[in-house]
Amino acid sequence: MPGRNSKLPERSLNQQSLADFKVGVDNVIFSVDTAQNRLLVLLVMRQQQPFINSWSLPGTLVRQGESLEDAAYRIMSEKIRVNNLYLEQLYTFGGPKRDPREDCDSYGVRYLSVSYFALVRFEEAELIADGVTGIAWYPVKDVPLLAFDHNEILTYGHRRLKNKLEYSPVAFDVLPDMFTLNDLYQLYTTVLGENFSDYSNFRSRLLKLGFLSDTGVKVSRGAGRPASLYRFDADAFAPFKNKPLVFI
Amino acid sequence: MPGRNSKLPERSLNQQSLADFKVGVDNVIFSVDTAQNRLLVLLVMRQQQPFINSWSLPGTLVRQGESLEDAAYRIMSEKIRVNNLYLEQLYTFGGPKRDPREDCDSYGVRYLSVSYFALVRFEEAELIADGVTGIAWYPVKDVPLLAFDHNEILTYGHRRLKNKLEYSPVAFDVLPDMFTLNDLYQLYTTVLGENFSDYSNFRSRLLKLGFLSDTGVKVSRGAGRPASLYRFDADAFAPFKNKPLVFI
DNA sequence: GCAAAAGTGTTTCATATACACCCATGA
DNA sequence: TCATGGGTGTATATGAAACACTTTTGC
Repeated sequence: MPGRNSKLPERSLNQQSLADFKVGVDNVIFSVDTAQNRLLVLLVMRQQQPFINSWSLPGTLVRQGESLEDAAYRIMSEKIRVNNLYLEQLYTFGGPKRDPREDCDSYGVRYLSVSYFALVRFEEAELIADGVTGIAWYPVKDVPLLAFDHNEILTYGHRRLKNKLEYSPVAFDVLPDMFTLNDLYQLYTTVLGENFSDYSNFRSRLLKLGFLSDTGVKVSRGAGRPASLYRFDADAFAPFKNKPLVFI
Repeated sequence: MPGRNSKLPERSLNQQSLADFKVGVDNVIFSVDTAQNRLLVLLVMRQQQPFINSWSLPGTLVRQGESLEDAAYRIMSEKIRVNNLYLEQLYTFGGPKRDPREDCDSYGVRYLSVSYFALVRFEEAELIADGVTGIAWYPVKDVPLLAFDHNEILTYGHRRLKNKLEYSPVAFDVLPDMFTLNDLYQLYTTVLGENFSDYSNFRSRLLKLGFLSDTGVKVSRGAGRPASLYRFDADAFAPFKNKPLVFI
């Protein structure tokens, strides 16, 4: 992780032997349960050593001919069925001794983890329970102790999620095609915390930007005035691409 | 690199064989030549196949027992002597076929590159010319075609540099202990482009933040009124840590 | 005195923040 | 008709952008 220390290790062993690696991909998969206002992360129960019977991030080892991104998508498709998702690379963790398999298992093979970060829509995500593996959404607030350095990876992913939400339109990858401004607001509040902005200001700021189009369709959810359904207009958003847009 | 496509490749070969990796670290090392207002990147001439006699980012393969960060620091210390630097992980490039060695050289060994991004002070950086290897600072504006996918890595690093400068105090890792506000301004201008801000506004914004302390010492550089030397006060900066600070 | 570089101040305009208030619906 | 959630508007403060102006030096 980023650091500002400036140790420059002195080492002049001439031609030391190279490490052999297996490369794993681990996904931090988030979703937002807007009904209960909870941010969730997907965990699986490990079925083998090491860390058998510990919760962990869903992961896999990279196969021959498979790119890192392919492996990340493969994890997704093995664990959940979704139509829309956002996925991007997070960070690569690769210190020696991060995986206990390095000690015994093999002839000095190192395990390196490239982590990816994903956001999916909770309501449409269907978990694939294969009967053997435990798999579950956990509120980020109270995840247990995880296998390997997965708690660290999760923390890092959570930070990234918050930034992404503030600076880019990921939310719309994960909302249904049509949504109310309150849906959007709920999503932001559960991820960023209660006091990130007043609803009415959030509202006017977003509408002024001009890439949310009112469909005219109204929905009524219980009591109260019916809300308009809006749609994200990708074309109208185009000029904002790569600009330091702030939704806060 | 981050993407928003949602292809979920279908693949259900049961237990395909895993890829074996060698892991390389490549550094995008920037410095700013404030005298000539140029942003520079450090390149080395490759001495072996593949891409012999092509310029490339300085890199190395990770050794046994060595962490990724260690390897990144080792590259630094092998190429330049500096007292201060900023270093952080950039991105991991790992598609198959990105390294031509994968084709012939070996039994299906893949090469993966974890890139790091560094910023050093140009004036104090002393390049280590070992007589054999070509090594040089290149203006980012006109780097040639590089080996592997290094142009892509460089582009990515450049983007990260600009963000870092806007949102965090990296500049002070790379400026001398005492500096004039103009030194700081020059640094920002060469990296972010001429029209990122008016000098006087830049000035008042930064001073108001309160983590630059005037040492009272004056320096005269040619004609004109002598400038005050300022110092970065890390303690006074502490409250801003992790806040979305903007220097723009 | 004049040019050059450093540093200060002012005016204008846009936006964030904190509200108060009106509107449409179900019970 | 009242509670509930949706939606609009306004007053104030804060900050960005542009630019005019003063100060201190070398020549």
